[in-house]
Amino acid sequence: MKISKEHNERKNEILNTAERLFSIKGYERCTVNDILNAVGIAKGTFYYYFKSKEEVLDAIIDRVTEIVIVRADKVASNPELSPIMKILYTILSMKIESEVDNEFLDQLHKPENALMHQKSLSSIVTRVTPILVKVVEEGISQGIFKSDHPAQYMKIFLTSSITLLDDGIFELNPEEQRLTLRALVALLEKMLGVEDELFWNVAKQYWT
Amino acid sequence: MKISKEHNERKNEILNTAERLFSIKGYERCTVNDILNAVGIAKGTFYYYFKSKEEVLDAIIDRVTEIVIVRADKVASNPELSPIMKILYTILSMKIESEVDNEFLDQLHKPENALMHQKSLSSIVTRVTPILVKVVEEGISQGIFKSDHPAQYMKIFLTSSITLLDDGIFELNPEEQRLTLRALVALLEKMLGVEDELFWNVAKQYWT
DNA sequence: AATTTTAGACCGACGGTCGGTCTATATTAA
DNA sequence: TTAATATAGACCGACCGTCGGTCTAAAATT
Repeated sequence: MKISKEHNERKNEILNTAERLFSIKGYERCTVNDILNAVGIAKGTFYYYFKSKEEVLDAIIDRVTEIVIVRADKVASNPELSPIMKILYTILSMKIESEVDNEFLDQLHKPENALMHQKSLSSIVTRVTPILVKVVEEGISQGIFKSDHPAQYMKIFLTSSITLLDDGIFELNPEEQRLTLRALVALLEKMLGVEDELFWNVAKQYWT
Repeated sequence: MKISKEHNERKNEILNTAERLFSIKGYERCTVNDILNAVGIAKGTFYYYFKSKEEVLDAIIDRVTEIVIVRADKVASNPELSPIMKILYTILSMKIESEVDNEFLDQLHKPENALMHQKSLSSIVTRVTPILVKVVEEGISQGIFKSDHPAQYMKIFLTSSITLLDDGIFELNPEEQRLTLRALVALLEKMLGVEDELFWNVAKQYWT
């Protein structure tokens, strides 16, 4: 049987289904045929919309990144918030569970999804760093922060946070996770030249 | 029971060839058949020695990690060196080009080798961190260093260094690379509570 | 003779291709 | 006005080459 649909409708249908399946089985273990069966389309249809399985992954990562960016931007451009709060909330906004993409972010961290993780790490670090840097510069100009290498520091902070916390790579138990988080926040304080515990005192109520 | 020296010879032969091929083509794009042809053996022989292609990768990563560890250990246990020099040399020893495994380390960083990179990152961070921590503690007990979270800091430092510098993920141009290195060293100074520029003044002559 | 090692034909699953069909909307001919 | 025809593009699924991995039998070693 043949069911015709609007181009973008079909495309999103494939994207949504693939995202769900990648979340459950992981990218590598999810077959193109799995997607076909779930969507209810034929091979040809799939390759009519995407030229490879990897292109689907890229499209999904773009979508997920976009969600993270929008959230971060919203925080960073909120005039009500001090730079300190902006930094914290932006970082928090990346961990907070959203309704839809939570499973996906979960799966991202399984060790067997190395490709998925690397692409997403790269995408998120690249896009979020400038947002954080702008906030840091705002803080510097207000005399709240002091930092010699804002851009590099934010990149380092994001990279290590995501790799160490969001990841199945290092399988941390809850206590280790707490210690890592503690150290990351302490490091952020050093990076921005604020007094010790400043961020931590605010952050700890959200995290643990 | 017969102990066949032949056995390990063959196994290493496969390992060496595979390492070379992974270095040239990357893990994913290197076929088991490529290895067979290069070694000059049949499928059956390959799978007599290794139960999967991935097991070969793991073995190679173990070998490469071992080389790094031995170098690091040698530095860390050298009584001639101050903790400051030990830290620096240990870190340097990871970047220094060795004769054989250089191509391999190069290839590690191509974006398409996500699995290879992740495994190696995990392996090296896990094994090198304790070595660095011991040096840091030595420095602390001598009153040279001051650090609240030595273990976490070293893990963060290694993770971000390897991911940002050793990687094809972020394709940095030479200038960006220099800035990143600069920030990493500055961060290390903060992590260990030494005065600014202390490490950098020593390090810069080795790096740039 | 028994055990270890080697060989390579073989397999099923996979990502991806291809020639072609179906249908809804123009376009034209009557 | 309507009926025949042409075009576009969404859709189909049989098919293909490649890959990692299996199997069984022969060869070499002890």
